[in-house]
Amino acid sequence: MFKKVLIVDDHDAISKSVQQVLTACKVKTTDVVQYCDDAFLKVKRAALDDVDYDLVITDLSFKKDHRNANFESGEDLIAALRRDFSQLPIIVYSMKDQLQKVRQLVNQYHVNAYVCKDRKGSIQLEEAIKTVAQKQRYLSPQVAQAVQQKNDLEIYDYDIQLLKLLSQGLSQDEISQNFKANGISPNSLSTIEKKINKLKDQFKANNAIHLVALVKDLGLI
Amino acid sequence: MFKKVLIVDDHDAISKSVQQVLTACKVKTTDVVQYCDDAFLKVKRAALDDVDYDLVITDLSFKKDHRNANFESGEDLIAALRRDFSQLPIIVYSMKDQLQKVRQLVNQYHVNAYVCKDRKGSIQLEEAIKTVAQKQRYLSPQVAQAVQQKNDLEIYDYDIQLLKLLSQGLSQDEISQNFKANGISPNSLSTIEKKINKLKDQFKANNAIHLVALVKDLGLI
DNA sequence: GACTTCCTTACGGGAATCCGTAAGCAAAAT
DNA sequence: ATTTTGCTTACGGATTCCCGTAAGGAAGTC
Repeated sequence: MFKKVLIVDDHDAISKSVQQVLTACKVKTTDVVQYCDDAFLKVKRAALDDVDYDLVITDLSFKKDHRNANFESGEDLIAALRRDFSQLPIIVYSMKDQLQKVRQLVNQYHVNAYVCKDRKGSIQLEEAIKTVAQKQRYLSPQVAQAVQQKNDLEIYDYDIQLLKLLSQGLSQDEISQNFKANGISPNSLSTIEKKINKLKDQFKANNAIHLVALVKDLGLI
Repeated sequence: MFKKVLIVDDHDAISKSVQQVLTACKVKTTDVVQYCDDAFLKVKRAALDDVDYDLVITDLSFKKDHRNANFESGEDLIAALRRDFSQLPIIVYSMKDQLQKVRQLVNQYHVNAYVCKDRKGSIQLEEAIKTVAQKQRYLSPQVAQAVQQKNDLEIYDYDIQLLKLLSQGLSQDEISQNFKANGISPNSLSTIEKKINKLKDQFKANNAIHLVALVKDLGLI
């Protein structure tokens, strides 16, 4: 079992409950931080002092406040941790249940578990901790399908970028210009049209407005 | 101070922390439910048995699960409570911090307090409970401006409905048809155009896609 | 080399939108 | 009664979007 765990969550009710779960799992040391920036510094400090954490449990969304944050979200923190501490196990504990989000975190950042904060959250978190302790991956049942099913709904950076610009009010022509200016290819107006069309098919959207509304609901952008 | 309080929240970590706050406030009886439907039934039952609750503290968003819910959100629950128990004090305790949401809850449903779940959540909740106990309204500082500032960004049901249909992929013509079918007026294609245009101005949106993206971010739809 | 396949790009016609102008109409103001 | 004001509605032209067709080019296959 883990010996030294860092909990990253802005709400103390949550971090307390996580601490209880960890205590039940016989974890000796649990530290809590409320900001992603603090989390990264603490992990770094611990590594320098040769008292490394052997698990990080983190939320994804953090409220902004007076402090200006370097890492604004759990995703940012995870990206930084994976860059500098690639072997450090990470458990995500979040309200979000969009499959695309889970898929990204598992495939791109190789998080070791994804637990949905809901009615069964604490129980699933305990399972996750035990599973990850045995070097295995854990996903909450409601998001498990995110990775098993080979789905054609796979979305790529290009499409995400396209959808973002679309949602920011750029016309198809402007998106084409933008892509050309930023060296993103393909970038002809015709192809932009085609891509948007394909996405509309994929998401069964009636028009571009509908498409953007749908992908926003899915949390893709 | 209150004597009998009902806590409505999906996540037990939150409800436990709320219970602790209530205990610190010398509240004797605190009941907890995880579903909006249960909350409504419990309030109703208590009223029939002449042991009414004198405060409800509720979240806004609830995860769906196997149970098919009558009330899907805290808003639904609040609407029902306000219809049948108009004098019952209600405190909203939610992650959401969109001003429009707060405004709606305060102006339309007359909730007695709105507390944002964030780093200072528990402290603010305690203040809210004490303030509401003295028959006053409490709003978290970060959303207090929601009601004080007379803002021209006021949005009406008609516009919300319009934006919703737009985001669901209906064309302007279809929206016109829809309004005619549902007896909503004005409903000519020309007016629909004008209204959308006005909204685009109001929100400084470049086009309809941008508009829908913006109002979705604001939590208006 | 000839061929298929997949992707990008160009183009054109029809549909939907954007945007300004103007007519119609009702309530309020003078 | 007339005017003003505000809103709804109709219409027309410019632009953008939508959607199909086809040409061009870079792979890989035979």
